[in-house]
Amino acid sequence: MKKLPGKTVERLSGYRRNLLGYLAAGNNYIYSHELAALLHITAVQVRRDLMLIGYSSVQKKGYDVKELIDTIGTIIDSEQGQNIAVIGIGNLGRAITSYFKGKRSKLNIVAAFDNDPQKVNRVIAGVRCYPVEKMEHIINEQNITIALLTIPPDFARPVADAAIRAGIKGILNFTTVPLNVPLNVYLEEYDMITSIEKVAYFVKEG
Amino acid sequence: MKKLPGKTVERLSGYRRNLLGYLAAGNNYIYSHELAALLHITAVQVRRDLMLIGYSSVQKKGYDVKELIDTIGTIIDSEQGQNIAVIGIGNLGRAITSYFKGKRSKLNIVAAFDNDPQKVNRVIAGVRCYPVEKMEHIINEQNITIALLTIPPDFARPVADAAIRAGIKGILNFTTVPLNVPLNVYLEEYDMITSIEKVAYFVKEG
DNA sequence: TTCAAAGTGTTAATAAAATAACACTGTTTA
DNA sequence: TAAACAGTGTTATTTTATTAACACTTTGAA
Ligand SMILES: NC(=O)c1ccc[n+]([C@@H]2O[C@H](COP(=O)([O-])OP(=O)(O)OC[C@H]3O[C@@H](n4cnc5c(N)ncnc54)[C@H](O)[C@@H]3O)[C@@H](O)[C@H]2O)c1
Ligand SMILES: NC(=O)c1ccc[n+]([C@@H]2O[C@H](COP(=O)([O-])OP(=O)(O)OC[C@H]3O[C@@H](n4cnc5c(N)ncnc54)[C@H](O)[C@@H]3O)[C@@H](O)[C@H]2O)c1
Repeated sequence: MKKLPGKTVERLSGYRRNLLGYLAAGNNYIYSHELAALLHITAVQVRRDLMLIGYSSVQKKGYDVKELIDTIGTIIDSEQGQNIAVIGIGNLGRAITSYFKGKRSKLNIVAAFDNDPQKVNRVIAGVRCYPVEKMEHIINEQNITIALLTIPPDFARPVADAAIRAGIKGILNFTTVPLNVPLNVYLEEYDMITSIEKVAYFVKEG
Repeated sequence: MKKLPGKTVERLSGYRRNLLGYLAAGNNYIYSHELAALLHITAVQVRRDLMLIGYSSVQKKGYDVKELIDTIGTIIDSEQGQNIAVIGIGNLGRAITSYFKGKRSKLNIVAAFDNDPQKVNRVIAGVRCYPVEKMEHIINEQNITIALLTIPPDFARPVADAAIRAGIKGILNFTTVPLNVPLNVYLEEYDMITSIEKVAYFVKEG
């Protein structure tokens, strides 16, 4: 299958999450406009996204919720699952880890890295924390492909580079420092301060 | 001034942050391509964004860093500043609060709201935590315009509605539940799980 | 059984964002 | 002083994302 637009992937993730709740509430079928309403988007967008992943409904009853959840899974999950490491298990790293742990069967946070002697070699928020020096070893051993970067900005670049050298293939960067990665590594950046400033701007402008 | 595109506002926030570092490193002038390099975008994009805010350089030395920082401030900050409340001061709320506190002179987190008796009426991560029942009162009294929503998903909607009734004009929603807000309220949503799943998808697809 | 209603998949049109192109202005240097 | 250069501001083009339009299918009521 051709690579999907990033925006579509984001929405698919949202569809699945909302569908799980919808299914749990005892509903087995859903119309495009209903799914759209759950996410506050338009029905056309839903249908277009589903078209892109080649999913078709049994007509007139809407989409089979369970089937659709599974289909989205085959598109966005990898069959064997992927392992994740949190680099920098401070306030934010800990919050994310304890929140995410167990939420997705195909995505597991299996290790944390830190350089604080107080944290190293202990289990924090349910995952073992290793010293950064062992990063290469552990990333290989545990087959970790994704890194969540939550260390102080000053160390973001060198540590990210080290993670990439160790074999990381995707980074979600929460630091305020823009990273530069080779083409074979996928980078997603989220800057919370920017989000807050953006809200402030649009509140001001009305 | 005409309202700027959201994407431009996001970049302006990024420009300013990087310029502050650049200035601190002792540089007083910067070319568009240098600023672009800091953020890993193109020089055209920088120039286009600056065009939109009507900023012009004294030619040939590049942009005056200090002046540009100030100009961006006049665009994205409100003169009198804005007050922020964190709703739900759990793991994530605490991480954000302690991180953000004092970072922006025009944006202050001045209150937290929670319903946990253990937290209420105490100072957490540097801000006073009030019971949710007092939300309307405090939001008015402290002139709070922005809410960071970090409560469990089940309560996201009713509590957001209450905040809006109390006078909140902008929400940054970190819960996994899509919100619906009136037109005069600005809503920004960030879904961390979606971000992680997106990284996983693009790692899988290469 | 036929006709209206509701919902889907897809193609076409529109809008938004990023990129390219380029004329213009100072700056350097020959 | 003139010619080459570097960098800017702006308009034009391309690309991407969203929205609209519509023909088709199923359903159910008349
Ligand atoms: N806390 C937030 O809500 C928030 C919001 C936006 C951005 N951020 C960014 O996330 C990052 C972390 O924020 P935080 O609040 O969790 O900070 P924190 O200080 O609580 O955590 C940082 C962690 O990184 C570890 N660390 C420091 N240097 C390291 C190194 N060289 N190698 C490995 N580990 C190292 C520290 O021991 C600590 O555990 C920062 O870059 C910050 O800009 C945080
Ligand atoms: N922790 C993360 O990194 C993370 C990541 C993505 C999304 N989220 C979302 O952020 C939210 C909070 O996550 P968390 O990990 O901080 O959870 P948490 O349980 O640590 O914190 C939730 C806080 O909200 C308070 N609360 C509960 N009900 C309330 C109510 N009705 N009114 C006011 N306060 C109430 C609780 O007392 C607690 O302090 C969740 O919706 C979660 O989906 C968290």
